[in-house]
Amino acid sequence: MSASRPAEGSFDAAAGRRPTLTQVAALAGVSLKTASRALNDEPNVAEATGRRVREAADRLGYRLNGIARELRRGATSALVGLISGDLTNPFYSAVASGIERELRQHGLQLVTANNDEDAELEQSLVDAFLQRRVRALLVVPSGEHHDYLAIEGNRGVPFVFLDRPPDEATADAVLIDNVGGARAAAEHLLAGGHRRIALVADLARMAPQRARIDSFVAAMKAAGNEEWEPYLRTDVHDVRRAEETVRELLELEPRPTAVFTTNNRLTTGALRALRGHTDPPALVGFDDFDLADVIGTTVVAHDSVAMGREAARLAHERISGFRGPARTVTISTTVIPRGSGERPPR
Amino acid sequence: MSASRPAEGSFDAAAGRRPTLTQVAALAGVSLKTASRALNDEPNVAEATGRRVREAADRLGYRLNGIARELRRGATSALVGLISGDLTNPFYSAVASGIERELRQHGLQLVTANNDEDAELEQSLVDAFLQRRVRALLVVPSGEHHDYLAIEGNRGVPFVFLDRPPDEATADAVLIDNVGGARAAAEHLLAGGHRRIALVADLARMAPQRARIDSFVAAMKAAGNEEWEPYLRTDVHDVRRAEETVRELLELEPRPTAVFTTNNRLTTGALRALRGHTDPPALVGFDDFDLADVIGTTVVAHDSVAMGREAARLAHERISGFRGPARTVTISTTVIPRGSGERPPR
DNA sequence: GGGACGGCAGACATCGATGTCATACTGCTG
DNA sequence: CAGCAGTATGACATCGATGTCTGCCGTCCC
Repeated sequence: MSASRPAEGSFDAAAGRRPTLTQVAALAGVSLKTASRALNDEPNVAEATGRRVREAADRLGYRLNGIARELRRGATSALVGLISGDLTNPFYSAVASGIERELRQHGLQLVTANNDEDAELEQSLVDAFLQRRVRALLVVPSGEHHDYLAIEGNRGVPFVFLDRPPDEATADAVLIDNVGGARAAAEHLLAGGHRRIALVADLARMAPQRARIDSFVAAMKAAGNEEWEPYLRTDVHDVRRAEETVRELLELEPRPTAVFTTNNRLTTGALRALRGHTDPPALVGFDDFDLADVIGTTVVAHDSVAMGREAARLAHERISGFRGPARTVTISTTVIPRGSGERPPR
Repeated sequence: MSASRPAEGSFDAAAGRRPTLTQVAALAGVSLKTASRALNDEPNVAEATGRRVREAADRLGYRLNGIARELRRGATSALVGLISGDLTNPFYSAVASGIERELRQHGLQLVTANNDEDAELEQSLVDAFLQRRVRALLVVPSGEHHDYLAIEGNRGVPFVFLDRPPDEATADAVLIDNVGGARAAAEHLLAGGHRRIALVADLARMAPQRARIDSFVAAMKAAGNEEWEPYLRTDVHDVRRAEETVRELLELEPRPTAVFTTNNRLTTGALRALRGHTDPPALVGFDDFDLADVIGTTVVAHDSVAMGREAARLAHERISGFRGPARTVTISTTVIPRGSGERPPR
């Protein structure tokens, strides 16, 4: 349309203020309600009237005010909130991507927020989202406790927990098979003949980490192995600390012959530490990652996109009226051997 | 609080319906307006009254209806929309993360949507966001043309383009120094003595790719090199095609001695193709990526988080009333030598 | 003692849409 | 031609909050 001049003076709509349906109606010479009917394709609008209204709307650049509509229609938006850690962590972004795709199927829109792994911030984000009247809230909780969340669930806004279970089984959850995954990793290394196996884990107070650690330990016990005990390192929370930790482990005497890292960050750190090492220990990492195939890193893989998808599915079922008891979906894991985990002990 | 029984019968609020301020006011025995004042910490509320209102709100589990508030306060939300490609691409998730952090400083909330690299879907997402009355829209456009977007900019909702410039200079934009980056890569390889340099590029119709290709070509011309010409491959759009393309290049006679890939996806493909190769060509990739240091891949790096941050900053300035002409921020690039780009020709 | 003023509270309009109900008009039927 | 069904339209209330305006009371001061 009118390409020559910027839209500036084209219409006398007050600057920066969007036209309302009332203005459209006035321009078309019909009542507010008729304009509404016309634009919503409701029945009983004369064809000529409809055309006039649409033209007027076009001319004014009218855009429906979704906020007003939502208020009238029941004060509930088409938004679904996700509260998680930083999206630069591929685990979270994969989850978000899975959620987003599934929600779109149902005409819902994802709103994301980063809790910075801080429980207090998380709580205020939950509050902000509830004020916005999101239809559901998906949370990868940061802290240990989140009772405060469950209460809301009973008040009408469905909650879905990802990766970490709710304190009481009062909300839907999608979890990774941490126990199975860690056991598989442990057994994989044991089967390769390793005994002195180092475990590098993140904050032990987080449920998934706890589960991976415990399951690893249980597998060692079951195999009658005690030689791993000097090599347990937990509460390693970032890439740099992981790198340092692995370096330190490799200077012990006797040296561990294998390392199991319990999430993608720690695996990255371990890879840095092992880089250029002439005689690296075996390595298995929890979480698959991009280019693991190129580097040749053996991992305990799981489908994080599917995780997001399942969470969105559960939420959508609740939104659609499902009232049954809380459900838990478990995402399975697989060990993918790529070389690093198959190096023999020495 | 009351831990024993689920919240079910605690209050007689109709199931699933959240209490309104009117109900709070009734329970506290004050008028609607007084309740509003009390909960908003407005002056001129007797202390006892305030306490009664807050208690009532607590008891009912009252939560402000943000939709209604937004309608009343000016029909504009605290949301900022981002439309980009799939968040599993680390470039997009880094950008999103930068945006999110910056917005939070200003009390704004990010809403993301994936355009699936499809122009039509993108347009309808823009529409949906505008209906939701977002305060600003940040877009990594998918298609070639996006005139339709600029129009809106003049109507009050600020647009910021990321990575790809608007057709006409009518909106703010944050771009990468594609020309400088590609030239630096080209010169780096030329300086290493390479002449038969392959270029593997994504869809040439996209502006950033176009710029990288052209700049590479210009650098070759400037160096009086023509030997690269048989090795130009464009419109390689996914990882697998990139892998195949590089494999094919390596079977040519004479073989190229170096490869320049123009984005992270293509670099991934190239790395797959080169994996296990006994005598790999030199490789430089546009976009830094996780573990590039471990693999030893030389890249043209840029700060994508900063890119998001800048975009959010520009948007926020517009939201705050800045009315000046469209601005463009350019994100600089650096070549980071890590080995792969320093392999000599042979 | 009267007026000014500040603190507190409520009535009412309002934001921009949609739902309900009433009304005017048309054309058809018996 | 009365009666009635069906279409097209509009007036008005409504969603849940906030802004404006008004009124009441007590206190302070001259």
